[in-house]
Amino acid sequence: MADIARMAGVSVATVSRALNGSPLISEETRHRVEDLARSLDYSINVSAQNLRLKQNRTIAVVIPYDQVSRQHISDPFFLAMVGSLADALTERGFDMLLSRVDAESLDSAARVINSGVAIGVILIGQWRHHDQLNQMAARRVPIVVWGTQMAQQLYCSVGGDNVAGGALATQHLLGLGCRRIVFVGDPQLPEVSHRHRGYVESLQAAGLKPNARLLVKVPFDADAARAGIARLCEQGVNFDAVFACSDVLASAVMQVLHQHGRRVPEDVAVVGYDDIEWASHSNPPLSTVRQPIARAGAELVDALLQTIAGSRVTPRTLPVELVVRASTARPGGG
Amino acid sequence: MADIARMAGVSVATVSRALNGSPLISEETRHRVEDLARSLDYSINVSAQNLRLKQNRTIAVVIPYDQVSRQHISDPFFLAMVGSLADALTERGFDMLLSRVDAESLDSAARVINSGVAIGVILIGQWRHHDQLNQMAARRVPIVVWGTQMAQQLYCSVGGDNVAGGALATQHLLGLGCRRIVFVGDPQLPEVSHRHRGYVESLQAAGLKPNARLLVKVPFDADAARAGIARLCEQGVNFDAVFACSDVLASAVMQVLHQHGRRVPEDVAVVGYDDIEWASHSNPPLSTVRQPIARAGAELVDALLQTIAGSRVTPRTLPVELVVRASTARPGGG
DNA sequence: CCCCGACGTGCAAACGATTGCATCGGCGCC
DNA sequence: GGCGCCGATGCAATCGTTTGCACGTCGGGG
Repeated sequence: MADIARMAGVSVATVSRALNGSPLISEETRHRVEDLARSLDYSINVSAQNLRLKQNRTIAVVIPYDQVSRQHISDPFFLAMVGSLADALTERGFDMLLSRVDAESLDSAARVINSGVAIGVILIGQWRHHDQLNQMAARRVPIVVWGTQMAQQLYCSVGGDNVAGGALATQHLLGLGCRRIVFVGDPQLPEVSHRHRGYVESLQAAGLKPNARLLVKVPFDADAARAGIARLCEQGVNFDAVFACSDVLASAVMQVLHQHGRRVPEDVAVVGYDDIEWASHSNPPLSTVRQPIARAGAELVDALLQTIAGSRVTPRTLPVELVVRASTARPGGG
Repeated sequence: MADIARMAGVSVATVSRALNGSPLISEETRHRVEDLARSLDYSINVSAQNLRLKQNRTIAVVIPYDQVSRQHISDPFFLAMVGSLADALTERGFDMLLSRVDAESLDSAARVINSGVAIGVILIGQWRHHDQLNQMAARRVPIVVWGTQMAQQLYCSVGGDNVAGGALATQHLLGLGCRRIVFVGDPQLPEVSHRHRGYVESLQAAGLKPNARLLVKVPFDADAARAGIARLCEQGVNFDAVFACSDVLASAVMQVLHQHGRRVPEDVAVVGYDDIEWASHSNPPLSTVRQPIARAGAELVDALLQTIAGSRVTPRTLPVELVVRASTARPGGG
């Protein structure tokens, strides 16, 4: 900038004002400065600018990885969410800082804020860390979380309607005549717990009692799901449908069922969750509960920007939708 | 930092040194400062630090979106690459700035460097922008590109072995007895052109002549591929296999074939490219050329770091691998 | 002719960290 | 006892921008 000032024969102050479109500067000077800047392909030093202005346009997107339930960043649902967020942020002129952090020390996400790298945090996945998140919110870290709304929640969350999703899937299976529906997922995770509630309530509404043997309690981990379903088959547990809490889990389930000679959907109907891209290309195509990913990105960003602006933002629940495909074609004909 | 200095009864210089582990500081002072910093959950202002040190630990990952061949950021292959890069960068202690930029004005990626936001750029996808990339490299923008090696290339590229990939797929199809193999992709794109070369060379080695009618020239766009294959079917063009330049294209192809009553693999064998997650779950499971995504992320990062360090890095070609699945089960029995 | 306002510009002080150099107290050595 | 050295710390300049304030010039009105 000093160079430009010298070449244009003005002071750096003038250059700064010219480049920022200050009305104090004459048209002619502004043009001279702008041309010079372009020809030197100069762009202002963002560090210095941020330092001076104490603000920036960077949002941190954090994907925790959990050593226990090791759902990895490569999970297609998360990646799709990253894509959606990238779109939403770009559209609004923000930069996106993508970080993986150990879920056990989420407060390292707060460092991004304290150190002025970013002005807000979007966390993908709530996991078991409700308390940590509440602490961060209490320390006034602007944060929005993709997850489910919980009691005593200080932070803003945006998520699909998990109770409704669980209910949709379960009612669909019940409507097909299924009576022994396996639930695959870990109800200790907030989102899964809501899906499970929808599942239980639907069963009860149909006059059925949830059966503990039909709960395959596994984290979001395909291998664990495979093992869980295999055990069920080997123990000879009787079931005619599976509701899996993610499409990745559903895919694992279908693989194992196939290995055990059980046909989908004739012997076992399968419903997944998320509606990631390959759900429609799997074999058979997977019925699933669609989460509105594109909208999710936009809502998360909007909520965060409002939080940063200082408003108290209420958690949002987005509608979900059942997508019926061949994996739940009516078993036994019809 | 001034606060800490005051509370510890030392100067800011001492605090700075203490926090950076300078050996000039006595153990006792260092401890006092560190404890204080922790209890205030203070972390150094990265803008100020970057400004002073003229360096940082941020790498920009750029995904161009092309208005013409509008392969979007949501393409699973790209997203998987983002995941892989996030892992590789995190592992090495770098931050990742993810941006979408209009492919027509790639030099906006250079702004990230000039303005000191990031110290290097990783570009996912070479597209038609070889010249722009060369210009950026000439202007000493540290950049590494996922793509194919071209003549007169000033920038460093890392990519799969596209000629070998094209050859693998084609030879596999030839080995199945296929003789009229459709190629789906746009050979004007550098990577596709290499895959096409592998395809042509393999045909010639088998004594066959490439047939222009069997070239479906479409960008990486499922709809375009659908239209292209549909036209082929409607025109009654005779073919017994398809080699598509991405799994997404292959998926579209299989859909259309199904609609036209042509069975895969019995009537038409199909091979894709990339081996994205759902390739193994599609119906039928898709034979494809696997790109080593996890390794790609690591190699891209390594190459970029070397470039930044000032070494001249030679382009790297990573081995690819044919994954045979049901979409190329030997047609006509066996 | 003088005064005053408007306009365009420059000066200099921030922003928060780093670092070469100066300082200062204490200690050992001659 | 003075000298010099060493270890620990402070001073102050610096990085590149922004911005409140002051300054100079020009023109118009009284």
